[in-house]
Amino acid sequence: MNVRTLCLGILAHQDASGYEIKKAVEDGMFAHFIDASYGSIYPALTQMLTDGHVSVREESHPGKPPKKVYSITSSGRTALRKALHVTPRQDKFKSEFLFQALFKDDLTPEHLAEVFEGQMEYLHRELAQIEECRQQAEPGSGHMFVNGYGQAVLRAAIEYMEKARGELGLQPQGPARDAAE
Amino acid sequence: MNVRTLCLGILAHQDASGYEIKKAVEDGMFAHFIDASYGSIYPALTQMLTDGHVSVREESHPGKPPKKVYSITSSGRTALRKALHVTPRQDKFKSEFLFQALFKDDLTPEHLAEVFEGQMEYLHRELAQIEECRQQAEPGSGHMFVNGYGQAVLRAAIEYMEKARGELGLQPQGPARDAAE
DNA sequence: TCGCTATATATCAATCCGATACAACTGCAC
DNA sequence: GTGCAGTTGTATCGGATTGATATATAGCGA
Repeated sequence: MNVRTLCLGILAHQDASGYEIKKAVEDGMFAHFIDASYGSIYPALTQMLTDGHVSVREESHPGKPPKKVYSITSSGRTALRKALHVTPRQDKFKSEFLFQALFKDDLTPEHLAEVFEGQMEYLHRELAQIEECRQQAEPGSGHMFVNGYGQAVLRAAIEYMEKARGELGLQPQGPARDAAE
Repeated sequence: MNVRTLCLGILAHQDASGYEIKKAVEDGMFAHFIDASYGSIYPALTQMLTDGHVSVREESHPGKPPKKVYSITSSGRTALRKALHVTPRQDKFKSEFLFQALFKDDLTPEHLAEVFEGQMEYLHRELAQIEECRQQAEPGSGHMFVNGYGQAVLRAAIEYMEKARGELGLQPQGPARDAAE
């Protein structure tokens, strides 16, 4: 699946600018299981405009930079439906944290602690974000299922990390508690 | 973190050819949290040879294609240690399955079922592979920690998927039971 | 003997990331 | 009232990476 299909998927839910698409995969409803950079989003939108899969309108809100808002066309919906009916690729998970953890005995204790707590903060941040998104999702929707998946996985990761603190020679109670209220 | 660092990390554990490095990130001890293709591994090894971070010896086992076995040098170990002491990037998780799941109402029931069962098989396969690797890992090692992380996350995913079968309108008991013994 | 799988190296176009540039506005501290 | 950091927004580019493919040898089953 390429960035064009990703953009079509987002535009199928709602009209958006390139910036808003980036926000959606970074913080919004599409976060934590998909990614794309500006360097791929903008060219994708330009190409799909040529292909007729999307249309644009320029919106100029006073006091804000002008925006190019893209909408999916019927041709785009057809292309999306087609792209959706292929066998999905295997999940891909990349974690530099886990790579570093492999070499824990070669790391300074300070670096290990820092990296560990950073990961904990990251996991809590992601979980909080998903729980926020979950409130906007309709029951029984695909969003609900996907959010639940992310939630389940992140909770398991957090639980494991907490249990593993001792194993890694770290203090039982870390200083990261800003998300616990 | 780039492919060069990844290769150094693997070579720090044991000598390997490009093919064996690929196997390690595909099936072996480095799987499920890192990835690299031949197209990046071979150039990385060539470049590190130039840089002096690795050395090669050619092994010609009779009846098999000749092998270029790479070893990490002391210069390579220094470079690895340095690369390990940076702040790791955020985890990156990409799932085309979850992307498709978002649009579950636009999929044919057959495709949804196929994709769902495919994901279940994939998760079970990954889990079985990790459990196999776990037996070779020494207690208290980084491998143990990383394997445990993967195990925890995959088990949570499987458990969630099982629970969600009904929610997605699928039959309660799927045909995927080859890893349940 | 044909096809399939495994071992093994290697390349290449297409794709994508990460960083950066640019611009206009908001809010806030000093 | 001025600097200046942060947000919204579009856009590009070099370099890294993927995914597919080519090549070669060997074993194994039909």
